[in-house]
Amino acid sequence: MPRQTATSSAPGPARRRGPSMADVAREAGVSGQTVSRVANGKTNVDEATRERVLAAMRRVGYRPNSAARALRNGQFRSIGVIISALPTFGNSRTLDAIAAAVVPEGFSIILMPVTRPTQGEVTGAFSTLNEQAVDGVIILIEQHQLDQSEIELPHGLPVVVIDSSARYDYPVVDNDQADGAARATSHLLSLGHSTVWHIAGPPQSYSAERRRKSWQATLERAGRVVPPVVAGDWSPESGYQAGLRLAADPEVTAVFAANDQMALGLLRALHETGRAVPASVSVVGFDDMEESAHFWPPLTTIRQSFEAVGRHAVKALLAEIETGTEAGEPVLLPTELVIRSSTAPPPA
Amino acid sequence: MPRQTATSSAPGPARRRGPSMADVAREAGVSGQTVSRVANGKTNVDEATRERVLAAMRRVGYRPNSAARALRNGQFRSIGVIISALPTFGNSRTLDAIAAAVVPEGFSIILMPVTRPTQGEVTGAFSTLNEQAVDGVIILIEQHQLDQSEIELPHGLPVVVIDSSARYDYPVVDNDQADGAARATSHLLSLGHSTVWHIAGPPQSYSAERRRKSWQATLERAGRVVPPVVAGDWSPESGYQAGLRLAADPEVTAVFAANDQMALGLLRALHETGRAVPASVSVVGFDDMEESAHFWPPLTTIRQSFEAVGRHAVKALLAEIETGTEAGEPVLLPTELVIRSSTAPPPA
DNA sequence: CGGCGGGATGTTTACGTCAACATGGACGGC
DNA sequence: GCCGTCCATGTTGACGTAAACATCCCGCCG
Repeated sequence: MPRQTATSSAPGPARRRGPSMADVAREAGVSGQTVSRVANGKTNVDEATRERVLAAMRRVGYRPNSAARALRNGQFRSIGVIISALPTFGNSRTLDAIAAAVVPEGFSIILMPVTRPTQGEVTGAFSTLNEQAVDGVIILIEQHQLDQSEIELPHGLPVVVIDSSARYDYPVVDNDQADGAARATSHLLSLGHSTVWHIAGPPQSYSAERRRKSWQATLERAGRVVPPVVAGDWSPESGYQAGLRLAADPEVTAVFAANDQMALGLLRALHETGRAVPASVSVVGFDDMEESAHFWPPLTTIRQSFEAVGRHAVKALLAEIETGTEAGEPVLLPTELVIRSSTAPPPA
Repeated sequence: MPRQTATSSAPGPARRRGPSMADVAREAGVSGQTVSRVANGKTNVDEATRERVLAAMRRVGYRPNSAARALRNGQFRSIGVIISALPTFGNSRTLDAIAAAVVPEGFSIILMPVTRPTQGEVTGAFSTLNEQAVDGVIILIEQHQLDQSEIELPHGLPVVVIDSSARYDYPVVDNDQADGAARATSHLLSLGHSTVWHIAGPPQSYSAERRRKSWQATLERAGRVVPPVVAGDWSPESGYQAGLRLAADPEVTAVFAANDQMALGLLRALHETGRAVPASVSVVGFDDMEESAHFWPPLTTIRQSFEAVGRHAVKALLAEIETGTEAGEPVLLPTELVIRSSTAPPPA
C-alpha cells in the first residue's frame, strides 16, 4: 500500500499543507508569536502591526491549522453526535437543532452514525472514530440496547443522552412522552369515546414504551377497559397493517397512533375499508410532522419540540464541557395537543 | 467533582488530557516509538512486546490523540458536509448515505450547517469552522445562490457538489431531475390527458427549475399546450394553496407536483373541493417519500435514489483526496416511475 | 537625569505522534 | 571465528500553535 508522505520525494497526492504562521510572520516581518496574537484577537498588538499581519495573512492565504491548535489547547471545539436512523423525522430535526445551537458557540459537529444501535456499534463509534477529537458527545439513539453497565466511555468525556430513559447516569434530555400520550388519550376520552385503541411503536424504543404505558395508565385512571395493544414499528406500512385489523372491528371508534407516520397508514386503511374519519373513527397521532396538517383529514396530533430538545441538550453539554459539572435533573420538555379534523365524538 | 487535571496549577475547566503514548511507554517499559508501532499495526514488533504494549494501553486507557496525529500527517481523515435545510426529506437521506459511505473508509464527517444558503454563510462555513480540519468537502445546498466566481474556497481542497447545476467547476453528482420530470409528464400524457399542469418548487432551486423545464419540454415535444406554472415552495401548505386554485378549474385533469409534499397538499385541496382522485384529477409527485405509498390515494411518483447520490459523491470525493485528480464527468443517476393509485385516464 | 513601569514584540518550549535515522544483538555464510 | 545482515527497538526531530518568560523601548517621575 503505497501511502503518500508529505516529504519532497512523494510524487503523489501533493499534501497541500497550507501556509503556517511562520510563513505569515516572514511575510509581515514579525515573529510567529505576533501572528498568533493577531489571529486570536489579543489586544496588546500595535494597530499598525496588526494591519500589516492581517495583510500578510490575506496575501499568503493563511488559515489556522485546527489540528495544531487542538493539540496545543487540548480542546477541539467540536462535539460528537452519535445517531442512528438519521433520516427519521424526529432525529433529523433534532440534529438540525443541535447543529444550530452549537455553531454560534464556535463548536462544530462530528457525525457518528451507527447503522444499528447495538452496544458494539455505539462503543465503536467512540473509539474507532474520534475518540479524542471531540470535547463532548450527544447520544441520539432511539432503541437503547445501550446498557450503561456495558457501554464503555472514556472517563471524563462529557456526555448527554437524548432519551427519556432514566437508565443512564449521564444527563438526559427529551420531550415528555408520557405527558403527550396522556393528552392524546384524554382528548379522545373527553370527546365521549368509551375507550381508546393504541398502535404502539417498537418495544425496544423507550419513547414507544413510555407512550404506551401512559396511554394505558390514563385509561385505567379513567376506569376504562384497556384494549389489547396493536404493535407497529413506526413505519406507515405498519400503521396500515394495524389499521386493517382495527378497521374490521366495529367496536373501534378511537385510535391513538404512537406517531404520525403510523397514523397516516391507519388513515389509509380506514379509507380503504370505508370507515369514515372522524365520523366513524377518530384518530390522534404523535409528532406533528409538517405533513400532518395536510393528511386527509388533517390530523389531530401531539406536537413535540425537537428544536427545544436539541437546544437543551447542547446547553447541558456545553455547560459540562466548560465547567466540568454535570447537569443534575433530567430535562423533560412539555408537549402540546394540536386539534385538527381527525377527531370527533363517537358515532351516536 | 473531583476532576483530574494534567497540570497542577490551573483551576479552570479541568483540561482532562488523556494518557499519551509516553504514559503507555512508561507503563510497558518500552519506547514511545514502539507504542506508536503497535498502535498503527506495524509488523516489525515482537509478539511478546506487542502484547505487553496492548495490555499497558488497556490498563491506562490509552486513546490516540487525533489532533496530534492530524498535525503529524497533515491529514484529518474527515470530510466536511455543508448542508442547508437538513431535516428535509432528501437532504437527510443523502446525508445519511454520505455518512454510511464514509465511515467504512475510516473517515468521519464534520457537519457544517448553514441556515440560509447565501454566499456569505457558505464561505463562512469554511473559514469560520474547520478550514483546515477536513480533507475535502461535500456541498449539499439546494438553493444555489452559490456563484463560483464569488465563493472563495482554499485552493486545493477537494470539493464535490450535489446538485445538477453545471455552474460549478467542481465535480457534480445528482439525480437526473430532467429525466424524472419527463417520466412523470409522459406517464400522464400516455394515460390520455390532453395536457399536464405543474406545481413547481421555488425558482432559486436548480432542481425545481430543472423539473419545470423538463415538464415544459415534454409537453412541447408532444405538441400540447403548456398551462401556466403554479408556484410552490416545496411545502405541503404551498401545494394545498396551489391545489385550491387548480381544483377550481374544471379543465385541470392531470397535475405533476414537483415533490411529494406539495402533492400531499394538493390531494387535500382536491378532497376538500370534492374533486375525486384519480377519477376526476390525476396526480404525480416526485421523491417517493416513505409516506407516499400511504397517502390517500397512494401516490404515483418519481423515485430518486438519495442513497446512490450520497455514495457517488463520497466516491468521487475520496478519489480526489487520494489521487489529487478531479473526477471528470458529472454523475447523473436515473430515476424511476412508481405507479400507484393517484393516476388514471381522464374522465370521459 | 537615572531609574522604573508598562506595553509591544521576540524567544523558547511543550502539546502527542511518527518518519527517519541510529543502535545493538542474533544468526548465517565463509 | 569474523563479518555482514536483518530485525527489534531506541533516539531525535518536526508538524503548527500559543503559553510563559525574556527583552526592548519609551515616557514619566522623583
